[in-house]
Amino acid sequence: MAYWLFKSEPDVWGWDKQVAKGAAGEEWDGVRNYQARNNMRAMKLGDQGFFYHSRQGLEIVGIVEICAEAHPDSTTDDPRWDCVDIKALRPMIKPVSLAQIKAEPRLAEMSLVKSMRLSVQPVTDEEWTIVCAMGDTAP
DNA sequence: GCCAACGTTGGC
DNA sequence: GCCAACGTTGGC
Repeated sequence: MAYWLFKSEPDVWGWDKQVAKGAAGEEWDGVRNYQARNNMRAMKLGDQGFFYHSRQGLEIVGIVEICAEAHPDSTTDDPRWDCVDIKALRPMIKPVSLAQIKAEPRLAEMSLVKSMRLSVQPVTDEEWTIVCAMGDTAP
């Protein structure tokens, strides 16, 4: 299983809204960046990801699961853009802030630190384990 | 709200 | 195919 990270501004689409969608999940639409799209195309059913609040919050607040693999983004007719569906799995017991991640030497290579602007990122197994531990949350 | 970083666009 | 201009992202 692979791990990922999804960024969203909480006032546009936050963790609470994602949770409210329940098991049905929601399209992760609106991505207009090739690298982010390619990451979504690589996702498999059952892969998990961190849900990160950008701009406001600046912390990982929960864990989501891919519940539909890449399909055309319903918010555009442009065939270039695909998206996946994700559903909330569980919240972080303790949210893990960007500052904490930057302060952890073992996470120095994380995309969140290295590729700040990429909105859908891969997370390594090791990074996943470390961040879950920092958040007192089961991996 | 500012602005640096970065991706995309389009003229040549 | 280069690169300047432009738009967007996101931390601060």
